[in-house]
Amino acid sequence: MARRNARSGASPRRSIQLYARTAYVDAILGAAERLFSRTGYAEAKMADLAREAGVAVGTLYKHFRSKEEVFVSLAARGREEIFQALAPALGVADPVLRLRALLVAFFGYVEERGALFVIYAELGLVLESQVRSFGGEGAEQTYDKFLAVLEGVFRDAAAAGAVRSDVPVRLLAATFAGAMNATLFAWTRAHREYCLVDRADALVELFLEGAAPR
Amino acid sequence: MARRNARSGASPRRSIQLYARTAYVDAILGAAERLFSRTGYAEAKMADLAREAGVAVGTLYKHFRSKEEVFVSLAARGREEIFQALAPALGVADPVLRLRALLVAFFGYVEERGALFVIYAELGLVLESQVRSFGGEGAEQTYDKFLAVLEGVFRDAAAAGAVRSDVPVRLLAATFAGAMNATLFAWTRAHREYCLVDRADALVELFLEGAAPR
Amino acid sequence: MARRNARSGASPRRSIQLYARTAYVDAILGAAERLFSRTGYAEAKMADLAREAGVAVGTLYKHFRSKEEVFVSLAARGREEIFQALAPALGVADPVLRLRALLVAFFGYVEERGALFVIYAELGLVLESQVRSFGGEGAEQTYDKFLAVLEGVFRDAAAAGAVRSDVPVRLLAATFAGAMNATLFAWTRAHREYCLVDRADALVELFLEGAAPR
Amino acid sequence: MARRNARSGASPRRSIQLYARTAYVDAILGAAERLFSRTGYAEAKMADLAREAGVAVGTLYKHFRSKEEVFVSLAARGREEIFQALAPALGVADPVLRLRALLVAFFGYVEERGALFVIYAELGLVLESQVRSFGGEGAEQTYDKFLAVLEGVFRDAAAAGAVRSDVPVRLLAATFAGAMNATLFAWTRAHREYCLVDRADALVELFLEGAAPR
DNA sequence: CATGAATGAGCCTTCATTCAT
DNA sequence: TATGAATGAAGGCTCATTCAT
Repeated sequence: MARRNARSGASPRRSIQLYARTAYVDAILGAAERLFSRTGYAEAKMADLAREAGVAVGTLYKHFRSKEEVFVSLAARGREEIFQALAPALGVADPVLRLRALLVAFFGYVEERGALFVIYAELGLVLESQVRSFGGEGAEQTYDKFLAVLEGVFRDAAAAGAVRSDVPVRLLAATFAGAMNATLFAWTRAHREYCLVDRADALVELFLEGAAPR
Repeated sequence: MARRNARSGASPRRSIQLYARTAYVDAILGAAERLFSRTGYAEAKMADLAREAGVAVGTLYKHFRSKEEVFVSLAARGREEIFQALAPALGVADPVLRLRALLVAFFGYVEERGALFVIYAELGLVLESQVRSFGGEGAEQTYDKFLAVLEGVFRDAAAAGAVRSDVPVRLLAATFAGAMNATLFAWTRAHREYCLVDRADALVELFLEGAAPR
Repeated sequence: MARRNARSGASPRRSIQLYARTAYVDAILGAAERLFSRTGYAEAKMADLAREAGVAVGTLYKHFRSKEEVFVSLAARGREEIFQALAPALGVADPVLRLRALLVAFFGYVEERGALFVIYAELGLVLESQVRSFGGEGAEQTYDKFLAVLEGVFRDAAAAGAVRSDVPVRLLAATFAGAMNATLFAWTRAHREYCLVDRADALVELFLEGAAPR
Repeated sequence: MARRNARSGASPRRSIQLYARTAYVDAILGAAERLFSRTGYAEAKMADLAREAGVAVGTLYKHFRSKEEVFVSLAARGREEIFQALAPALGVADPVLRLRALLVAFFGYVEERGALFVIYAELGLVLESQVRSFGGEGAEQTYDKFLAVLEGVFRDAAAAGAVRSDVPVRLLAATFAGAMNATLFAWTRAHREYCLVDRADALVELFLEGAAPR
């Protein structure tokens, strides 16, 4: 495309060339995200991906070795973005507020970018069997990493006397993560009709205070 | 068929014919469960399924119209079995004990039959886009149905003063389900090395008492 | 079918047994004729044939070695029947009347039994490539044999001065056969709505007198 | 594509690209014509067709949606070619000479291109049941169209007093077509050993003058 | 370097045939 | 002997990947 007109400074081709690799990779991953969330991995064809990305099939293979690598990269990008979104919340001093901030940041990210990667990330398990082999760092790492973050928060909270110390932080973290995920899942099930971030406080409160009356 | 004929030994063919349809369907679904949990839907080939089930490819198509129908049936069977496994627990009078019984029954089922269907059931969402159309009752119905069961328990518990009534039962149910699932997930991640049922009490306790110190 | 009731003298099973082979063969060939004329050779499945014939698939193979043999036998039967139907006409003394009688007999047979075999017989050519190998006597033999009959008639007619002798009898026969077939074809095309036999006289007249005005 | 680039030799790939789509379509239809006339529709495998055409199986599907479409297109091409071959003859003023010219053109085409399409065209009937559904214009249309052409000739001839007017032109046309076809069939049966065009005059003469001595 | 037509291995599915009952 | 469930070879078609331009 844009064959004739080599000197034009603002042709789409040119701007793409300026960013080199990255622009193509981003366009392809963006297309992959849309396509995959629409049709799933197996149903997504490389030809469709090329069309969605506005490039030729060959170009896909210039930047990714295979279909699988596209989706593995997509997952990796999702992971990166999530932890980037979470970073500011990690700076909050008070552990309980930090927990809340983390939750808000997470829910906010999901609301903004689609639930795809959460499910995605958590479901390394399911995806693993479909996207054959993940290189060093698999999708499941996301969940573990996230759990580690939560464990850190709970460790601080326990030290500060904000949460019980008779329960292993691992259990606290896993349970909290599960509750988070259930909230997310319910929201997806309800077709994302309400504001997810608004649910954060109730969740934290229930988790801390328990279901039993005090 | 099934002529009474006492001298015949126990040839596989014979025993199969005795149970007729059902035996084949069971053999195939059993094989599908193993195969699918090993390789996933897309990766599972009909030829592999036939080999795993110990039948010919053609026989697969005698009992199921297509590859998709095999896995839809598999999901349906999983759903049925889960609720059958849960049924006895539902008879427990005390709501809190019932909750615990439910959890134990569920974890017990999962430990015995593999984590496949839990993930499976909860993830109707993901699978749906791969196994195109589920008949009337989709896989996601399982989760909703399970949630409804939990809601019933919490409604009774609230009436009995065993859980807070200032929190919607729906939230209680969803949160508890999420915590359950996280426990399950962690267990799967740990390669099923410990006893899942043993974790039931701690989970119920944490859920009821909350993470905050009392 | 008709399992219990071994003594009954008039059960369908019994009557079939009385005629032994022949009854089955006839039932199968009759079913094959109906099925083939409905769906064509390739589309006709052995299972369908069994159902149409009211027998089990295995029974088909008791009487015919293969699907191909069924249809080869069907063609053979058609050929036999046609020449049987033609036999009386061959007894007519006057060559021109004999020609007419032949035509009437042929058209009568076709009207009664369906156009299938005519097309069938004449089209050994096309069918040959589909029904791989005909035994000694192929379907195309029918046409040749029919042509030979016609040649005999024209030879007699030429001797009697009823047809020109400056034209080879072979040409006369082939041309007449072609004209016959065209009439047949037009009738099939018109969905067999009119009486075919009624066309016989006009055909003979046109053939003898020619298209040019006298 | 098709960059003007003088040094490149005559690689098959190159020459193909020059004619683009058409070259492939032609190569495939040509291969299909050979293959089909050798083995028939059912027996012809897509893999064989690909080999015969010198392309990959996938390429077949780039140009034709299915096996059926290949053969439907083949028939359509045959039809077009036949009427193109006939066109010049239609310009002859004298009806009888036009009839003869038509016959010569037709026989000439058949001799040159193989008998395939004649049989093909006339036998829409038989083929129809095998190649399920022809688009708007089916194979049988060819015969009807050809008949209509003949009818036109005979109408003119009747008006000019060259043929009898006491016989419907439709009968004249159908009978003549039948005679033509019989000649063709005999030629095919004789393995195309003699010159078909040479038979045209005798056929016209017999048709016009009749079989009876004058 | 981008392009996209060509490639062909591989899969789901069908159906003629067999054989234990 | 008739049965019909089981068999498995084979075919139509797809689609990830390559490579000449």
